[in-house]
Amino acid sequence: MNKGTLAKGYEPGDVEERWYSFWEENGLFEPDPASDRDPFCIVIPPPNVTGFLHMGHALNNTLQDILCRYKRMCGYNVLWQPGMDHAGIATQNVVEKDLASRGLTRHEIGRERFVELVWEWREKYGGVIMNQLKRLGSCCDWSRARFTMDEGLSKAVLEVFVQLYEEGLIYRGDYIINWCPRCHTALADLEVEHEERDSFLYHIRYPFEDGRGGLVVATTRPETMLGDTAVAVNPEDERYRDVSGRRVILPLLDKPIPVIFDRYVDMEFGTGALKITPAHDPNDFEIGATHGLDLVKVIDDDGRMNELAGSYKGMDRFQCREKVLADLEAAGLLEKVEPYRNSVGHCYRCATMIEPLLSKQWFVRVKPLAEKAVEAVREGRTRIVPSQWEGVYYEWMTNIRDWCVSRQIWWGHRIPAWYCDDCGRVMVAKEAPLTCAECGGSGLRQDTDVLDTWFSSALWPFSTLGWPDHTDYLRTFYPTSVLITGFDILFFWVARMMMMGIHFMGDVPFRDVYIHALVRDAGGRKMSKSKGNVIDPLDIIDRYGTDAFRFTLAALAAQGRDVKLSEERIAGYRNFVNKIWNSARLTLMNLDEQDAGEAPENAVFTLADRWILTRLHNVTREIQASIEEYRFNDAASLCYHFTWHEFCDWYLEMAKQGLYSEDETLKRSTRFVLRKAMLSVLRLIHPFMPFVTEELWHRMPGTSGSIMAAPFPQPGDY
RNA sequence: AGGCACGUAGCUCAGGGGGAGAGCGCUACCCUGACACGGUAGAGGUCCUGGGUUCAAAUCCCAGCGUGCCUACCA
Repeated sequence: MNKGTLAKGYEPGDVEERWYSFWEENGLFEPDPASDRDPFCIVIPPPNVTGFLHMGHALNNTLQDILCRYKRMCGYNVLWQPGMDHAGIATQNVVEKDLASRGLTRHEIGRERFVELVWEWREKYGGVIMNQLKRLGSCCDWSRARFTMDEGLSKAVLEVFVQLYEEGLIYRGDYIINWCPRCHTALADLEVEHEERDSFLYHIRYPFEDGRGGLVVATTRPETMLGDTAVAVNPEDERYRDVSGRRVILPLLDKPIPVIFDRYVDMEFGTGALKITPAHDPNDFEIGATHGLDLVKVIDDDGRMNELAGSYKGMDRFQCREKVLADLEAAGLLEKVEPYRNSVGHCYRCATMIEPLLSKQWFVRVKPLAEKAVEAVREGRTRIVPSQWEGVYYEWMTNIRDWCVSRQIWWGHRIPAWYCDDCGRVMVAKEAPLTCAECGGSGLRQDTDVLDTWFSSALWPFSTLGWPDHTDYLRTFYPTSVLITGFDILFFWVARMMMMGIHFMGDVPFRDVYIHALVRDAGGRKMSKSKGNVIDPLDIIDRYGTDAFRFTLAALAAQGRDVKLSEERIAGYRNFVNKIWNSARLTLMNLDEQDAGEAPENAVFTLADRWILTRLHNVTREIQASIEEYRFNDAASLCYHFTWHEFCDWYLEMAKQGLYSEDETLKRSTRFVLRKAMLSVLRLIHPFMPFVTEELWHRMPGTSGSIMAAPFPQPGDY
């Protein structure tokens, strides 16, 4: 490497590419599993295979990279475990869209061919985001990259599913679930996004069977009345004293249904009479269950009315609503229509309105798992930073409901359950049984559903390290040191990793969880692919360089605050990168190879020399403390202020006296301190700006090897 | 319906019981042998409103107003 004068300004382009290859080729990202140094491990939040690097990834991975580089320089045996998520529904949707552009549907080509196509898609585009992470400078051990659909990780999924089933923590049953008529699958409660909308509350009269008056119910979804099997009132309600044992006629279908009493009914709301649709509403389902009501499912999987809906059969649910209202109006049974605001659930993948409906699904009984996960945080075995998120975590975990894990899609881990054609017996096993365990029949069919994509993600901290095998990596790096993630997946992912990690490994998956804010768009909305409001980080990197971009993210990453990125800010830190470059330029113009050794004999240190070393001592301590406490913005601003306004503005200016002096001893002494300080600055800043510091490190006299392998400065160095 | 944040310079945002800050923008002067992606010197804020605690509050507490987000089975 040339040690010599530098160009006048820093040009990131080729420098970044050159050093990234250098690091990778020299295995600098790989830990030594046999090392006796303290381990430090982070598992990456696996990006979706279909993903492209967005600001959220950029922030998340920059923070992880800062920690990994810092810890490695501090002497830890560092593993940053990378990989990708198969992202069930999201990926299936992408590939389906691609098919649609060729005029095909997945049903036309069949399950087997479709899954093949998804794998082909993965081969073609799956590497994209990994290469984008490399441009960010991420020091992941790419030789260990994992994918949730890998053989090993799939084995872990089977192991977990079967064990949970055997422990009675997984069961199958008929419940009201959230159904997306477009994705054609069940969704977990978490996968439903609620949005407040202007709507209407319709008051509908249900006449008594005996012809004496009627009850008026209020509903926002009149089409579901076709599935009503009762009307409920509160037993305390004075107005409905005399309804006991009577029946009302369900309008439009002319079907008598009972009036029942249930304390669930709120007397204050509407008329105090509630229509009960057990097959299409979760509350009604429970009321129906306690009263032994019939379940009448009138909406099918496509969101259309079925044969039980009488003359409405074949209409889609929205059409049906209009028709039902018109018919009620005509019959004089629509008493009142009032404007009403309520929140309506939508699919988190395609924004289609969710239809709650009765369906047979697989569930994880999470209560017992959640209790231990709560305990772990309460006891401090896992620390959540910033601590404000602890409350949110407890709240969610203590009110948690069973997790619906089956999805009616094709891309994912197939549920390891088989059904006997002859006797109907269900068998759950790691391998396909040949014959029925009950009747010996050989007509066995595997469940056609796959698992929720978050099921495999929940195992990520140990499945990527080799579990269920007892590997060296698992022994060395579990529990991992820290998980860095956005709060948007606190429940989806973090909570579930806690539950699974504790249950299957007997210990928490990570010591610390650092929750960072989200990078939002101008309107404060989440940036997401589906909303199309994403600003491309790669474009920023092309124009300003990775170091400036990373430094900006770190500087803005105040705990618990959203990051609103402005381009002016990035330009400002680009200037800072250039400032560092030029401070090194000045340094190099005044040093030669002779300055690489020990302090000169009879060295004279000026006040400026002693001052800058004292300042370095303090700043080093403060930067270390900031990084250790995940105060990335503080660390970044310490680097910025110290380097620019103390090292450059004052020290370099004052050092010029010594550098240009006729006094050889003074000159050599100054050069010695200047070099020492410069090398410290580079190492302090390296975790934030890996590329420019690596380039400059190699240019300085007396350095060898990568700055990544150089020790991080310690307060005692000065 | 609950919960959590936030309201600081023209803009975007840090900070946080006693000195009001950064980036960009703005004014004036400097291409001084590292850097004009620079230097020096400046202008600019009742730190949302009203109470309270304190020797002292922008900073802590309460209320209000405004904004954003998260969770939620009231039709």
